Amino acid sequence: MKQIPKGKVTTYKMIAERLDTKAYRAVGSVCKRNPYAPVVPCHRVVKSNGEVGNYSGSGGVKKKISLLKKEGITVRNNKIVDFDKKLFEF
DNA sequence: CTGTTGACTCCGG
DNA sequence: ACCGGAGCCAACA
Repeated sequence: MKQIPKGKVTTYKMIAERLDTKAYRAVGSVCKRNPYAPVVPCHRVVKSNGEVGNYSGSGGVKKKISLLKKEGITVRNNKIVDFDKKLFEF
């Protein structure tokens, strides 16, 4: 996740595949309770269908969206605009 | 050690 | 578009 550049996002699916596993859930699960909270941009990780997904920070999903927007990503209805273009490929 | 639970995804109805 | 079930793995009680 640390390689995700500002203004881009990735999906739980990709991360799982990159890890050579199908534990998509575990990825999000670990992210949620990740001890690297400040050093890892978990808010740049979204669902594979382009939805923002969830967030456990203060403000919840709303906060996540504002963070993404602040980094140049447009979100509408919990969906990433131009998802395919903002998507970061490993 | 044995359940649950959950920032997920895929497939069928 | 919406719902249910299966698959997978880590954290937690």
